[in-house]
Amino acid sequence: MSTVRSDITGSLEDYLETIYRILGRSSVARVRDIAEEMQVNPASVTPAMKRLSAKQLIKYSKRNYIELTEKGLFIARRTMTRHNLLSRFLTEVLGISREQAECDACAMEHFLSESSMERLAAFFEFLAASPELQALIDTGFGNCPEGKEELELLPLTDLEPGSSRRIARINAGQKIRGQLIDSGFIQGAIITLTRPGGTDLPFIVDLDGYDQELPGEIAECVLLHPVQEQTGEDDYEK
Amino acid sequence: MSTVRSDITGSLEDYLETIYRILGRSSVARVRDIAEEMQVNPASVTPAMKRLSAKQLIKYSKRNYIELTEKGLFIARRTMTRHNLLSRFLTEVLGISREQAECDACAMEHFLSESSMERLAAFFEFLAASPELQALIDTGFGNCPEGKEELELLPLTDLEPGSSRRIARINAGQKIRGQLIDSGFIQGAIITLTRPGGTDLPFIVDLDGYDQELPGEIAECVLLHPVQEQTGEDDYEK
DNA sequence: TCTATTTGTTAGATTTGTCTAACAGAAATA
DNA sequence: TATTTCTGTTAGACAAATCTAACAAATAGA
Repeated sequence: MSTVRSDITGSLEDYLETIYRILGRSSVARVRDIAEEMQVNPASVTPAMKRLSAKQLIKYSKRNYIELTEKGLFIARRTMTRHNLLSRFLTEVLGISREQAECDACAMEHFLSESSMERLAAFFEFLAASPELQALIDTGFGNCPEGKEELELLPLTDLEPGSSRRIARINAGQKIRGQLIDSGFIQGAIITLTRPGGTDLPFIVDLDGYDQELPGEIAECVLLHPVQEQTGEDDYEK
Repeated sequence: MSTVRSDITGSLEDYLETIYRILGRSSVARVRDIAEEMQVNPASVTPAMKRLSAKQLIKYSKRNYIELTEKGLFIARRTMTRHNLLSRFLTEVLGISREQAECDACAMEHFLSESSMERLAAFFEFLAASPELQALIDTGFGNCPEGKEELELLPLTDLEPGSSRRIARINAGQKIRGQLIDSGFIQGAIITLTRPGGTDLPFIVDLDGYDQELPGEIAECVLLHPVQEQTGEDDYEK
């Protein structure tokens, strides 16, 4: 299901990156440093070093310092670059906390393809060169810009049965917001009202071909675009 | 190194998501459908179903149709939402091809944290509500907006030895660009010129605490911000 | 009803990655 | 020099995920 990147696993990429980081600050890398940095048992490091050595990514002989080969260095740097790009996107653009961003970046770095990485890098260059965009993002987007479009938006509760609209945004606090997003209610998704609800009766809507129930007070928070969409299988066509 | 999300592995999340997708179009899910959709041997599906069943995420009895439990449905939807968000970010914002975006999203969907997912959803809502931003992104950013800042940027080859600058952008074709990005030369990174080069002599620079060699014709492509940065360990402080 | 095909399961092997416990080498200290 | 401590390795176990090959159940066709 995933793109195999450099015939090397995520775990081994982590080891390479860790070795690279250690070498960046302390001239030698030992098993112990690696184990500590990665929060892993030293006994797990040895077999990992053997696997890396077999793939010619490090120079390793028993009870000796560990060095990166040319190829290992390349992968380590590339992994770290991916990590930095993801981490910066999460903090600078999305406004995620540093710690959370580190976590997410750690996990995602192994899978970002070459082309996505390049585009992400280009995005940052573009962002840096475009003060307008920068300013827009800097203001933070939790608070939507103006209320100018507010009047046109249609709450899900006002939708006619059988008709389909695109979700414009979720107008709710953190908790309900998260709940709705988890269930697939994201901007741009097409929603069809299968059966309208009432005070006690939940609304039933179709999203991604699956029926979902929504209590009235939650359905109110889902704001839709005013234009009608044709019902179809193909969402997200932009 | 990674955030464990819902005490369920990426592979099992994939199975859940696949079951969800199948149920969205065909009323029953069988082992065979799952195996086919996931490009996996049917013999691999059975043990996966057992693991999911043990975690109460599906209703499964030998040789029978497979159903999602409430909890399983929740995880399946959430995984799919993550997938959609990532895929849309990659295609709509970064301009990655649909196929590549699918691949990347498949791999990354399992690790995006709750908070990052919410912020990413908010980013799309913001984007949709902000025509200026939309327009900026729609124009595509491979071609940098104006050349107005061009004059101020300093090629790496003109940097004085020992001084540090932030990378503004890479002014090169796809090939050299990719090469430089893989090595960590991304917008915002701080670079220090350790030793200037010449026609035959490569430039030596410090990036992430590691020395790297750059032939002159490649160093020319690295454009730096004009303002001096203090040399330090802490990059990416924004 | 009996066979052939489709579908699902089991058994057994393999790879990756982790752990604990026991042991071996090296360095530091007495 | 002898002993203790630190560091690294091995052995052995385990879990997750996959595969191939062989088998079993269900369905369809004759």
